[in-house]
Amino acid sequence: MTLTQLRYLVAIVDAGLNITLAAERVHATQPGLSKQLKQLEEELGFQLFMRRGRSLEAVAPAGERVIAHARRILEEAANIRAYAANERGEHVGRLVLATTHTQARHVLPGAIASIRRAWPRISVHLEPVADGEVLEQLAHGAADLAVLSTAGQVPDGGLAVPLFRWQRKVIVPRTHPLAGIGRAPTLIELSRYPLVSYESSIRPESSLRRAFAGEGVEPQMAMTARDADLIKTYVRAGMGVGLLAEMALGTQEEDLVVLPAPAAIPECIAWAVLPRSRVSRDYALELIHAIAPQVDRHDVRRVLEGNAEADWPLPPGWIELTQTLTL
Amino acid sequence: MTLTQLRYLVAIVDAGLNITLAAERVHATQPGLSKQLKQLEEELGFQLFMRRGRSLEAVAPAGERVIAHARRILEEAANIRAYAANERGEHVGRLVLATTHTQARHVLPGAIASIRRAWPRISVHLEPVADGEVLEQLAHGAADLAVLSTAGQVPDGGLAVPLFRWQRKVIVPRTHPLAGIGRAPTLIELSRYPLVSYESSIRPESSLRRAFAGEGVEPQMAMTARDADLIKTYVRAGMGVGLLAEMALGTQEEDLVVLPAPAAIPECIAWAVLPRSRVSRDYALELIHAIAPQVDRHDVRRVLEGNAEADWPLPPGWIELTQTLTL
DNA sequence: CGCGTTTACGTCGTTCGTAACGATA
DNA sequence: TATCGTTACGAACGACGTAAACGCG
Repeated sequence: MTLTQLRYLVAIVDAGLNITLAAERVHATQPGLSKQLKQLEEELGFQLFMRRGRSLEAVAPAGERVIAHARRILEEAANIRAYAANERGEHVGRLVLATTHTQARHVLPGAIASIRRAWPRISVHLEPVADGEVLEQLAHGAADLAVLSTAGQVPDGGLAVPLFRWQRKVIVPRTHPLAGIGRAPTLIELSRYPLVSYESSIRPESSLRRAFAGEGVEPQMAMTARDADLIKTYVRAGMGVGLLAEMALGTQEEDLVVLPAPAAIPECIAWAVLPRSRVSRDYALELIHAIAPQVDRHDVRRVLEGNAEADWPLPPGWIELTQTLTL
Repeated sequence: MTLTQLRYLVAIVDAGLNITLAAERVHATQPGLSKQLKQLEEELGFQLFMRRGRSLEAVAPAGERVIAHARRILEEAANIRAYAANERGEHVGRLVLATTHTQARHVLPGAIASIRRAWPRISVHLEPVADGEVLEQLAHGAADLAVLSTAGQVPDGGLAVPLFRWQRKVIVPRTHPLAGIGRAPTLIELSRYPLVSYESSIRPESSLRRAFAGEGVEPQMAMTARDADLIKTYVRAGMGVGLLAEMALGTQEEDLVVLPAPAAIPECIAWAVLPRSRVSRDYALELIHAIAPQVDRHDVRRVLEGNAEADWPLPPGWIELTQTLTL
């Protein structure tokens, strides 16, 4: 049993039992993988796959268990390599981010640019993902870092670091009845108009729906999207009242009126979530710092390594944060 | 990075940084280990050990972290091998038991004999250990299975399987004032005599001390030992009143009078504890079954693999158990 | 007949053990 | 001088890639 054999094994599984494809992905030849797999099966004393003819048909039940252990081994091997890369200040690498559209579009660009200035040789990859699946990407190992928002509760699935607090805003066209009220509309008032908001607000457990439900009214969702720009576009087109994150508002949206959201709609917190079972590269922690300067990389590292308790200060609001950054 | 390199690395650490000794233990030559270590350090890009001259003086801080990951990798590799050995019905292996003296001397012999009949080619090793350290042996990886008793609370550090319930017994010489009372003495009565009991009963958190404390009296411990035979010997010598596990009593102890223990002294439960993070060999589970026939190997396996909840029946008392066994 | 796997074979790299050397207490 | 680690070298093994054969749809 060698690390190579285990790496080939999971590559074959991840390639859908296509050895040729797996061979390409691990930069080796197909007969090489075939042979190593055979040797591994020989050493273990049983088949890891069920075969029909010469091709792999399915993973054998016994194979599933072996593969699970093999994945943990490879993860730990990757951890050693990541740790070593940090230790020697390695400046080349890859950072896969799982995040929502609003963060990717309005929050991360500055931070990512800043990271790339400090680490020109890392490549950042944004994994496009639906709001609810961000944490799955992280758990699944597809991403190194997740950035997402909640209405207060701490996301699980890793170490959650609070970045900043933010509010929702109401936007309407200048011609809209709410345009002139000069204050936050109430939930009751909002419930009279069709709303345009994020896809995630359609879910029954969303803080938005709960806020409306608390007032005994039902919001009419005219349209939902993941994309704040789409929401603005449809609000401009008169489809309804927009309800979106303050980060998504430019300094001037001259044809739109921006109002505060009703007080009953709770504040949100943006979080960075780091996988606990994997060693993060330094630049991943530095990206967190680039988004929210009050977070220190070394504190995060200490918590990740279990040498300190997570004890984050109340993060700044988005407005304060951007003011800090521009100073 | 190879599994061999990692194996050598932890062997060197476990040999106290003596490469020559480590080489013997892994059945390889000293230059081989030296070279592999060097290659590993080269690949990682930093020293794993601090050196003075040519000899290893200490593990470098960075080394500690790498070693921790390496141990997990090797553990998982061992898990794969153990799983494979089970899968192909491998009948050769080793079983290291961490247990207390009473279990080793009075409970396990029959079970171990039975296991060795079914698996003649496994070698069972009893790791002699103080009562309180049984679980440490398991956690530390020095043992495959722990057998110990508690006064009710479930031991942690692994999957605890209840084996049987047992009572303490009071023994006195025929000439002792308590010899003729024909009933269980009270705690008050016991507190008037010097006691001879297990080492573990001297600890403040022991159920025995708590029972006495509940009655407002302090036991006088004349002598403690790990060994029930020693306790009996000293009771015979008139050193005091013996208090020991019923398993330790032979069918006839003609020169001793056996009395029930006071009702306030709680019943104990004997447990088998299996490491959760390691794959146990089938014969380890079968040994549990050999001690306590009501435990089925496959149920234990299902719980270990997370496919079932632990839901053990109230285990039989020691007397019932031995009757079952002799039937 | 194409796709994917296995088998065969030659080459190259690596590991391993033996032996000699070096440093340290 | 004994102990322990490193370096040097040769032999053997193993991994890998190329090329060809085999089955299956």
